Amino acid sequence: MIEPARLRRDIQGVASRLALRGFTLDVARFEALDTRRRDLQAETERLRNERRTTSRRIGAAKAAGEDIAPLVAAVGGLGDRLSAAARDFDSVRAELDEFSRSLPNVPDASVPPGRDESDNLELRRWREPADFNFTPKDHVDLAPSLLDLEAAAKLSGARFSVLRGPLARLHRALVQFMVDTHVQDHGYEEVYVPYIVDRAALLGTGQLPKFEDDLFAVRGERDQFLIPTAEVPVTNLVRERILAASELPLRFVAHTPCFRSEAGNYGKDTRGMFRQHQFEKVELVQVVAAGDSWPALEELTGHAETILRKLDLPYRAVALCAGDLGFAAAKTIDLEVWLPAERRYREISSCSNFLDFQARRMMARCRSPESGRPEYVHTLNGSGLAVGRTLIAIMENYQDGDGAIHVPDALRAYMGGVTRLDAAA
RNA sequence: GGAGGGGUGGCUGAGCGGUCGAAAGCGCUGGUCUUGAAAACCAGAGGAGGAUCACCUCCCCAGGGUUCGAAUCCCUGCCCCUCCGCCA
Repeated sequence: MIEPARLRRDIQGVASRLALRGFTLDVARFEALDTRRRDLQAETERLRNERRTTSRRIGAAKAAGEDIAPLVAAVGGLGDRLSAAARDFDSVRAELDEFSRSLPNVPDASVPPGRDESDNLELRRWREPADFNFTPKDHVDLAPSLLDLEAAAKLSGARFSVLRGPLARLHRALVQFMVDTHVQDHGYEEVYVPYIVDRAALLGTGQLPKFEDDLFAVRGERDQFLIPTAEVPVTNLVRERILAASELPLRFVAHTPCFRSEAGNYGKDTRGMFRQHQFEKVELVQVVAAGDSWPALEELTGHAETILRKLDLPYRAVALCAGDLGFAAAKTIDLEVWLPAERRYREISSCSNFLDFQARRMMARCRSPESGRPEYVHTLNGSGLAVGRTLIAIMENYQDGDGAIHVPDALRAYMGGVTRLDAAA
């Protein structure tokens, strides 16, 4: 959420910053709502004050044995006027709240301008893509016996996978390797969290109220959803908390499945397991003091990059342009892995600094050691990494042209001695 | 699923429908004392929103209701605990 005082102070400035990301802020609507809000709030509070003062006087008069009838008569229509004003105030406030919660975060000044993916700014590359002396296959053609998309389609429809034998194991090995690296080398605390969350959690991280169509709702009497990312349950661990400064930074790593309806992506990445309704991800989440989030973004991105480097996968880092930025992010650095069959880099991790945007929505604060007052924390997260996509990258980059896929050295310990997968049918 | 008991400030825990944002204890912060610490003593301190920055309003799980007035009474929901049943 954008700071309400900032909206009131500089709505035009915010509007022009949001325009960079292609968002049109309805300035007139905000100003009209806020004017109404101010008037109704003043009126409501004035009436409440009057009621309180009079009621206390009645109490005092009664205790003194005086006649309270005239006083009671004096507050006559007050109740009705108050409830009318309060009702209007509540509805305007709800409208304003919905409006504010629908505004995306303001892009940081360092975010490159641009409309879409093609305007993203490449920051660095690591390892040039290898030259194959044969035509590399994509992951679908590589492992027909181990990646069974038809079986998955029979069970659940499009955009699901069934992995078999050593490929399923490689998938699991990746999870263990990633989590272990982040815990042992990078100092994260591993957490296990629910995969079903309520509306409040999704409001906190920004998936709601705007993106309900992207989620799978759970049927039943409860209003719950499958998590689209571990970001939701993990970041919400600090919701409505006032942390001690000494507790920060918090660094969590969680492995969870993620569920996305992919509504609006019907024609996109339909082949293979690149874009799925269900996939595994190892997620890094940091909660830091307000001044520390920019270095933390660099650090967290580096932690995700470490996984790619240990797996010896060619990748590049790009800064998302304003138009490509996610709803809650002030800045995002994507890591894109090289896929030889596609001959291009594809997203495998997205590392974002949300500044206090999520913290405001969640009321996640920390007590300032200087002032002793609560102030909003900053939150960050990034994939470390998307497991299914990493599996694709290994399959495609580690193929040998004879129908085999070699196991990266870093994963050997997790593969029980298996060093190559015979993936052909 | 059935039966019962609870949800009050960082924690424990009081609170006749009427200055109750709320006693007390612990913990916390500052001070006195001390070489330093502890102890003792003194003092201080909740959160949110608004504002004409003097103040005002809201918050005792949440949402309704009764009342001139609700932490306190009534209803609903949520959560926690105990027992029984079932169960990965």
